[in-house]
Formats: sequence, C-alpha cells, structure tokens
Amino acid sequence: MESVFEIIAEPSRRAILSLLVLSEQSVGEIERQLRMLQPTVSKHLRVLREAGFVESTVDAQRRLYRLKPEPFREMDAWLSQFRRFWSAHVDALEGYLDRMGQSREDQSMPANRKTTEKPTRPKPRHDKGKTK
Amino acid sequence: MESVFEIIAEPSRRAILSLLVLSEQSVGEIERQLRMLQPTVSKHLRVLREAGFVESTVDAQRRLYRLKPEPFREMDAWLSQFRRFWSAHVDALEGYLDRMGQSREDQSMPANRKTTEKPTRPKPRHDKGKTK
DNA sequence: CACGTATATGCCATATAGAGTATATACAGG
DNA sequence: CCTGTATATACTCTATATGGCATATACGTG
Repeated sequence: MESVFEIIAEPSRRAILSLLVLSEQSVGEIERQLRMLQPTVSKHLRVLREAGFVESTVDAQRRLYRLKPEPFREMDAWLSQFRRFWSAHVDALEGYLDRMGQSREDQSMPANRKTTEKPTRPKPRHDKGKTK
Repeated sequence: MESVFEIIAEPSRRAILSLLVLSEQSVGEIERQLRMLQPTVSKHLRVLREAGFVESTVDAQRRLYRLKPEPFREMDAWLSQFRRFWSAHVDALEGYLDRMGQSREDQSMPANRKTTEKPTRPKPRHDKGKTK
C-alpha cells in the first residue's frame, strides 16, 4: 500500500483525516470521537504517518497528531487532470447551455468521437498470439 | 467496494481513467495501450461503470467507454475540506506570498493549537472498562 | 519504584480483491 | 451458417489488509 489513493481508501482513515482537519488530536481523543478501539486508531495513524498524511509530536504520554499537506496536494494534482473535463460536463448546466444556443456539443472533450480509428470490421491484426 | 476512493485505489483503474480523459476508447484499445489482459480490463471497466466513473456505448462488437463526471466531483468535494488547509500551508509559496504583502497569515486553520483540552496528567476517566 | 495512563506493536483469523485461465455471448461478413 | 473478432463472465487461487486481542513500552505521580 503505497499510493496516497490506497491510503484514503479506508473509511476509518478518511474519518481520522476529517477529524484532524479541525485541529490536532491525541490518539485517545480520536479513539473516543470515532468510537474505535485504540489499537485500531494507532495502526491507522501509523499508516497515515508513514504515508506523510500526518505527523505527531509528543506531549508527555500522549501523541498529538496533525495533518501534513503534501499528500493532499498530490491527490489534487492527479484529480486536476479530470477537472477540465468534469467542470465542463455539468449536467444541470447542460440543458442550460443548450437553451442558450451554446450547443454545448463538445464543450467537454475536444471532439474525439471516432478519432481513434474505425475497425468495425474485424481487422486482420498481426497475430498477437493470444494463446488461442 | 463502494466508495469512490476504493475504486481509484487500484493503479490499473487510475491508468484507465487517465486514458479515457483523452478520448473514449474501446476495451481492446485500452488493453493494448496499458498492456493488460483483456479480462482484466473488462473487469476493471465493470467496476468503474458500476461506480459511475464511466459509461459505454455499443459499436458493433466493440464497446466504447468514456468518462462520467459525477464521481470526480464527489472526490473533489471531499478533498475540498482540506484545501483551505493545504493551500495555506504552502511551503514554497509561503515566502512568495509574504513578499507580495498578501500576508497569508491564517489562511490555514484558525489557531487550534491546544484548544482540545490539556489532560497531560492522567485524568481519572469514568472507567470505560478496557478489560484491564 | 509501584501504579495508572497513553500509545504502540505483535500475532492470529478472516475476508476479499485481483490475477490468470477458460469459456460464453454478441456481432459482422463471406 | 460458419468463422473470426470483441467483450463479458465464471471459477479458482493467492496475497494482503484489517479487526480483535494481548502485551510491550513510555511517561508521570504519589
């Protein structure tokens, strides 16, 4: 489990992150607020720490955890490649634009329809050797 | 596996999505570009379809897959709760903004340090019954 | 220094996702 | 219709993440 995406795939971890965005918290505080067992919290925190999502400082017996920004930026960066797409592709806005004569036809992706090639007919392909 | 986050936790699926953002593609095209086995591609596409990431139309024997925006918006929405945080916490940009007199002072989190309470000393807790 | 608190870690059992392989289904064309 | 192509699905196997439990470690206090 190395990618930031695998890290946040876990619901409990997302919950922890959402908690920490409010303020730094100790393990015990997280444990109580999220109603999780302490070892579970500690384990998730370890994963989050090793992935760079959080860092901790020591306060006597307690550890205070807080967020670190990098992984979030990384996710945002990945997501951004789709941003153009989805922000153009607005469903509700779609009809709206239609009515405005905008004919939103391909506001989204620059007309790729059928650009790919058109081998509708079985195209003899230099045998890839699909074992059959 | 229901959350959008679990869906994109899979590297192959992210690759497929990144491919589809360029243009719609058939299964075979994806298969070749990503060097994956056809059943693998189909399976991932199924997951993506059921999660609303993609949709497909039939073109003779082929299925053309393209992106759908909703799940991306959902991810973006979740991520946005952290955006205030990380965009303020900009390491490199920090100095830059300073020089621009923007005084990004507390763009970040409204001073939560130690708001939580300060039970550094073992605080007698109404026995939760931790079995020991 | 004995005790209680706070947190981390090790171990085991379980569930489940993904790969690989084989096969089924749909379609087009001769 | 028979054949080849394109895609989907069923099945098995394996790896691994997660939860639960027990325990270790660290720290502060009386």
